[in-house]
Amino acid sequence: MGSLEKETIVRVIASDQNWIEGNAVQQLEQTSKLKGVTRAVGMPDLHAGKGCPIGAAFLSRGWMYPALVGNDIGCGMGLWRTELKAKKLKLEKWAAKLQLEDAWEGDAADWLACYDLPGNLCETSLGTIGGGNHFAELQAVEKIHDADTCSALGIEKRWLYFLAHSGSRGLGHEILRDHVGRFGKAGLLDGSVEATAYIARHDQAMGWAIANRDLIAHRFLSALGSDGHKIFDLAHNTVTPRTINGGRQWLHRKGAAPSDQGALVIPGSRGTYSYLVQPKESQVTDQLENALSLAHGAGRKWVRSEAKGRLSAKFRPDDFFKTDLGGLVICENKALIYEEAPQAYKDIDIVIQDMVDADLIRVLAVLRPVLNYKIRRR
DNA sequence: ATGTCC
Repeated sequence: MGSLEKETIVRVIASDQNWIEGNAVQQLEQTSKLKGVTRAVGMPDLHAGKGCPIGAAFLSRGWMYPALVGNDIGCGMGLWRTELKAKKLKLEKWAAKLQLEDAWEGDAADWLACYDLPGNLCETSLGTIGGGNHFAELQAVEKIHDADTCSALGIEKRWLYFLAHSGSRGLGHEILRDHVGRFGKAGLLDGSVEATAYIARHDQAMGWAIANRDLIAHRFLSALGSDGHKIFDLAHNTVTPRTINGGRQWLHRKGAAPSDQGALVIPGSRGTYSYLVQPKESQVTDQLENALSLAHGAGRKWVRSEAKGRLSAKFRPDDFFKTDLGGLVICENKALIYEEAPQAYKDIDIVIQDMVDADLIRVLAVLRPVLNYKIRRR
């Protein structure tokens, strides 16, 4: 007693239905012990990362931790309404027109200038999706639960929607590498020159990631002779300042979507439904129980290195090019096709239900992936 | 996650 430090609050938002590996919870607890951390919250998609778990949010006072954000600073999801009609699916024809690995033919410097970013900032990667769990996807509206809110957002059954999941590519990677090279996993003292310098680069990577998702949408949709209207763009790998009980804290999100920035899509795997959800207003002011954050997806069930071994005896790569929901998958990479198989992910329905039960969200609409683009071999 | 690591 007599200490100003209060006990760190560690919480995992998950029901008994939701399997969460012990290692991920251990990582959450370990991370919560970092100096200054006041709250560590595991989302229902919590899974193990390297040191820091993915699907988690951390609040800290006095110290800020770039390593908790990871290398893909600004990674997030954007949703666009397209001009493609849901009843006129031309999946094979569209698929043949898509190639997003090559550098964009347009003027990247001009594009970056629109976001007040230097023209030579990682410009050759601008407009490319990247690897891992990143994707570009066309989605149909399967079911609308809240017609008024959906209507206000521009969500209608007649249109297809475009979902981009990508980040800051080599830029964020370089920023983390520079930080780790100088400070390792150590935090930076709030207000220090080093912290301020990191945040400046972090914010630039955030802007770059938004510019990147915008360009991905532009490239993808213009290849299909369409255009898009952006509905939202939200990052799930970030560190941002918050005023909490009159004091400043740093909110680190590592694979955690914001619950304080309006409606968002929480996607399942390429073979399952995605959910358009509205964060409940109450939880924004309600004692930060969820660290102002939500699950950013279904969460991995198997680590990448396990996926092929578990699936290759039963499935050929070709078996994955059409999903159980009738969606077309473009993934011309043998490792990735297994790593991103729906079987490698947890049940998105349980992840969503856990957040509904925790009174964090309500479901506005259910979306169905019809065309999932990962990588096209050149 | 990464114009990937030698």
